Amino acid sequence: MALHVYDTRTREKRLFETARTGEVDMYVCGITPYSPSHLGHARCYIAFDLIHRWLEASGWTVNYVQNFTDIDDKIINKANEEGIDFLEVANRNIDDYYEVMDSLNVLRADHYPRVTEVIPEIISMTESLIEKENAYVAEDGVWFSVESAPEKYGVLTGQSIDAVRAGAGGRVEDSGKRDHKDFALWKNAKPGEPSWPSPWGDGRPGWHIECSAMSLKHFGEQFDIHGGGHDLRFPHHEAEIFQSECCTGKEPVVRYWMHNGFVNVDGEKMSKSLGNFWTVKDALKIYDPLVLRQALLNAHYRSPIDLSEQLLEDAKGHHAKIVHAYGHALVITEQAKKAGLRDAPRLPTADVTSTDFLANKLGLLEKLLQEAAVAMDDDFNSRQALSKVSNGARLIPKILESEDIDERDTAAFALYAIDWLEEFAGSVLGLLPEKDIAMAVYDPNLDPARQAIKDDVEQLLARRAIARAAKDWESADEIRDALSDMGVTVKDTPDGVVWTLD
RNA sequence: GCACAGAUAGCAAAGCCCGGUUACGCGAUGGACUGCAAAUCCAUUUCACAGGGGUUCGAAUCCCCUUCUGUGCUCCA
Repeated sequence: MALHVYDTRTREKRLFETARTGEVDMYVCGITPYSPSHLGHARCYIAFDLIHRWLEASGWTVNYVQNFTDIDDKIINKANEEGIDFLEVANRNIDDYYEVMDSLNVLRADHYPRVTEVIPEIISMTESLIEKENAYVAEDGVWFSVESAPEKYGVLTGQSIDAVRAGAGGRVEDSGKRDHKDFALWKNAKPGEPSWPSPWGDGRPGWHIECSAMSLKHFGEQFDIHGGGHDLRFPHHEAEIFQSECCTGKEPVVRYWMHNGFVNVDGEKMSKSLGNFWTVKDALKIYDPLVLRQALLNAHYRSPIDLSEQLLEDAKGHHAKIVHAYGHALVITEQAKKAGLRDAPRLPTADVTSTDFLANKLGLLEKLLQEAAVAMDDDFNSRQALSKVSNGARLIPKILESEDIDERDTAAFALYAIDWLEEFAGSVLGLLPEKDIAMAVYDPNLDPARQAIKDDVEQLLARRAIARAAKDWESADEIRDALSDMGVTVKDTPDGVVWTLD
């Protein structure tokens, strides 16, 4: 099955075909950096990161552009509040963006253009729209006339122009626009505002025009994917369609409009006003970034996701399983190297129908990977793909511990398992940590934090062992509680006492 | 009001486009292991698809109607 992608404009999933063979031009609306990144941003950019990764894994070369709206009312307000330059506010929050997205293992886009860097392109596009009579100059700036291209109204949201025409248009009065549906291409500066010179006076761009100008600059008149949050469909993306298509005369400007679902908390949209708002950094105080990533990949990108504690706890457990399998295979590989076992795997041919233990298991793993690929090809169904990876992650340790295969086969299989995990859980889903971290998860003795308290813990455990031998359960449990206070969990397994550090 | 989504077993969430097959997971229950826990493993929980009509040999899946929920229509990922 070849990749199929859902397009918001045509409201159908269709075979993914790009304008240029082997290349994907992908533009995703970036943030307005007036405050630190929140979980909604994390969800959006993880979703498009997954899309980015899968396209590349499928053999396309992706040209990924994501903008920063570094001049805007909210940034200006923030700068005024703090008495600093607007660029300081923008830069600070852009730094925060990079920092948290890096920690969430979001690969960088190829370009991050900023509005303040494309002012000339915006001006020339605006001039062109005025010339074509799709836009007009007013006292307070330049406006796009929606009625100049009524057939483009509502193409993403299904709203009819008549319905909106009937709505109240009260705000027309306090601005230079002729019709309440019109939107600003250029806003003349009010006193004290940052501004750039233009043929219509000093001012700054309207919100929507930047994306049209940037995509035109980087990709030309038509491109493959335009992504962003569900909320951006209207008016932002519809405005872009007006601007770009009226300016170039080419339709459609975008082959596939892709919109990610929102993050909800307890069934409601996460928002500052509802008080259920999380910045990424807040969440990272509680959860490992890769766990958060896994939680957010646990829903299809177009569905809303309810970020509950249960979801996060589930993700934590599943993620641990994957990392554990990875660490296990890595440790066995290390041991095999030390034992002088040659890295010359002679694994049997994968075959689910085989009665040979290893051939059969390899067949199962191959099948899981194929199923994961099918899921991804079906409009990036990460939830489905994740369940395949989870199944594999559960299977791998069983094979590594199996007594049906000898040491040499185990070592050979460990190398295979590492590849298996890195190919999909790592490269595509972006869920694998660094190797040494994974090994420390499997073999806690490799964890430096554990080393630091090792002696103290062992001492207490020795005392507990004595108490247990004397059936002095009270003292034994006291010691266990004391260890628990140190963050140490004691497990009495059939193979002896094992302890883990939170 | 208009528009767009959605409603699936105790919870959570795929499947719906391309009607006929098991989701995956959590939880629960039983068992193994335990002094007790925790953790782990095994087994069971395998005919649920908002309601009502219709099409069909057969519908969660297609069509119509109804109800409810969320979101957008102003800045928003």
